[in-house]
Amino acid sequence: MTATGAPRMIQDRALRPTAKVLPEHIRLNNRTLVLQTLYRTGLQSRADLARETGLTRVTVSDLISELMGENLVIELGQRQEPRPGKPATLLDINRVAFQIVTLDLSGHTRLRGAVLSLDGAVLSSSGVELSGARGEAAYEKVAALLRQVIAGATAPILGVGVGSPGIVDRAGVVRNAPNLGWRDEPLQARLQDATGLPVRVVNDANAAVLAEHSFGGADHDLLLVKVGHGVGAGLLMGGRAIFGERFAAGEIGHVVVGTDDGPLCACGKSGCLEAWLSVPRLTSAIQAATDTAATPEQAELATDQILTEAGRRLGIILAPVVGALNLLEIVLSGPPELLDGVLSAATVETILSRTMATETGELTLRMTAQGEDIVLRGAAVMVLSAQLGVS
Amino acid sequence: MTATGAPRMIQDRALRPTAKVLPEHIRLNNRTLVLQTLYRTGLQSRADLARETGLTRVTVSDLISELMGENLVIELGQRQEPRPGKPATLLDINRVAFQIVTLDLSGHTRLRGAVLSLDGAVLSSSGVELSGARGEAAYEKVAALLRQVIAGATAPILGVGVGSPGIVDRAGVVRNAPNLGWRDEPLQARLQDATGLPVRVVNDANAAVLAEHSFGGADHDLLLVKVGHGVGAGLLMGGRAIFGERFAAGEIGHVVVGTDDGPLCACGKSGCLEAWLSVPRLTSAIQAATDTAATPEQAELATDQILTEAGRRLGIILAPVVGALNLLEIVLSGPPELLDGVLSAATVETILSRTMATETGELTLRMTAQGEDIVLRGAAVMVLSAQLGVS
DNA sequence: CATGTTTGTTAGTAAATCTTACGAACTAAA
DNA sequence: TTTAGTTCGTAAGATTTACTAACAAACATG
Repeated sequence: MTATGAPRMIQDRALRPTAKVLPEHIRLNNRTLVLQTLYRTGLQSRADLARETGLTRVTVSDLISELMGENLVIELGQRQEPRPGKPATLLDINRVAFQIVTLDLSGHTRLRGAVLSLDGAVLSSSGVELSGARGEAAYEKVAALLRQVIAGATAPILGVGVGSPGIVDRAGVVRNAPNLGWRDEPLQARLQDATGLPVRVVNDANAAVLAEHSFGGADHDLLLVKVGHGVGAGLLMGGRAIFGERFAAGEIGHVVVGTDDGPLCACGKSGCLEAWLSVPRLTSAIQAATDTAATPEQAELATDQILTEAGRRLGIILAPVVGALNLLEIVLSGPPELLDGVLSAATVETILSRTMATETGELTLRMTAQGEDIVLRGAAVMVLSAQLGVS
Repeated sequence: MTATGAPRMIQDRALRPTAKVLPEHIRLNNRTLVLQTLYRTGLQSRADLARETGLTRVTVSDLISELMGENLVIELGQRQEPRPGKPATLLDINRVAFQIVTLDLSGHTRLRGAVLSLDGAVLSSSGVELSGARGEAAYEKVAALLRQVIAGATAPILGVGVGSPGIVDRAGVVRNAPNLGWRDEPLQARLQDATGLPVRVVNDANAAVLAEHSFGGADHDLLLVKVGHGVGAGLLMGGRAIFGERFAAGEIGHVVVGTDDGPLCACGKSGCLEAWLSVPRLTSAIQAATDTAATPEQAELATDQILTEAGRRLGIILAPVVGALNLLEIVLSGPPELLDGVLSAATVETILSRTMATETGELTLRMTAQGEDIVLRGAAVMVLSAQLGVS
């Protein structure tokens, strides 16, 4: 028996709807679509936007006039290229009308803050020493830094983004951040009350991976490994950040590497990734090797050995993840003098040799081009995404 | 400077829109929402659906009359409970009006097919020996089996779902399936042309994880490890299947375990997961140990050692994945006499001892309750999802 | 038996897009 | 110089969708 009167095929967009949709939601979607298109390509006419989005010129004009009313979009005169027909009026996001304030709390000893343009460029930055402050004292340091950065803004502030170490839930509550002495600290809500601005708090590695995606031109599926005082990762699948069932996705620092033990870790286990790869561990190991080396050549050799082994250990941890997720792009963030060389070479080689070459042959591993501002810029992506739906 | 005239907050639904939305898309979304609600809870009145979905009774009535016109929903008389007010007319998905045809091509020597109800119950099943057929001959076996199963259906067929081993892309092209001798085989398109029915082809492990999610009551984030002639995995994050950049997500069979080598694998590497854990490897190792054992007690001890070590190896591979994704739920599918015992116990223990207990303390690992029909039922989920937006 | 409650439907309204049509402004060819 | 063709942005009306308001039907309860 074959199908008779079978129901129509449902399109992808309708898969697993979670809520009802009303006409006004259409407007929001299409408004954001236009804004997003304009944000990424810039300098387009209404007709260009209509062609690119599939909406009609009428609808685009209507949406643009709404966006111009909010000072989010501005006209920039007529296109100069000689073409037949009425010349187009060029539009762009009003990139100087708003600024974004962001904080990076992931430094072990220093908190950073910055004012960024809508493009993610750092306009000004400042910082404050943590000086061992913990708990409420640490919160006060953060709040004071935020007030200071906000005072330095020279345009209306679109919102505040904060990248915090530790485990941060969707509501911006820092569930656990040992370095800052926070447990269940409702940072987002407190800062929002304190400033009256929209605030978004996310994990630092998650912020970093968003920055790499939006500003680094990374692909849809991306793993970013952030090496600092600890080791953490941010994961993007299909263009969306993965948070995990308990918001602890990317916490690979205390996963044990290999089957041959390894250095004792502060957490009590032996052979944790962090015990191999953290910046303090690497620097002290290199220092020790250099001190005991008879010649500079010996010192360099020993350093290379230490870094190669650390890279290999990272590769051992990442291989199952790369295989299970079919990842093709891994980005490292951290001190380039440690990571960018034999270490990352050893990591790639290890991953390739431990996974199926046919699937991972195109694997790329590289340093981030975002430098030390990666968390600040990622926090800005969160604000852009939350306030404008753009990124 | 504080925000003045800052744009409104964008809701979650508007994040990263990828396409324009029109009024008719609203209809599709809400229609699917109603159908989904009815599918999952069953036996509700129009007023119940209105309360649950948030839509008005008017809108629900309109959608229901459309769905009844397609024979997807039927009225089942009035509710009997004595309540004030006009008695409600109970509705349900018309669960006998359509059937789903599915195939499971993942058996090493045998292809299976079945007719399923919309609830995922297997109504009838059949199979055919592969007999070493490869390439076009294998396709012919599949097509013949499909014709046979279709002929056995007793109601209009909603669609055809196929779970295939190997790497399957989004268009249902089997990119690579060594056992069947397929490379870039456009199975979905060919079967669709041959039958005139909507066909969905997916990887077997991905089908399995969908079955576990829809029928096994599993959570949003779920890893299913399928142990058979090979070892593969299916991954669900946020209720959505993860396919990977090259559609090879879950291919963990040839990831190397540990840092102490291990058995030589058919792929040329040493210590692949499959070389530890595949069913042929385990059965032959157990057989050999039993043959050489002096007493039954010795044989059992040796068997337990083999299974424990296999479980430990699985845990070593999964620990980084569990840590990176913050997974709390792992399901095993395969021969229970091998997997359900010391093996899975060793896997859990290994994962817990190699990850941060605070995040993975709630980890559950269990056997699937779907048994051998898991791929058939998962393929049905694909059809339900594609044709009705329901699952 | 009157009252209140719940159900499902009918009629009209609001919001969003679309189609069709038009004037404005430009290039290029006759 | 004039004419034709093109492109841009806007205006008016049609279409789709879901909403609000109102109502009849059917039941329980005091």
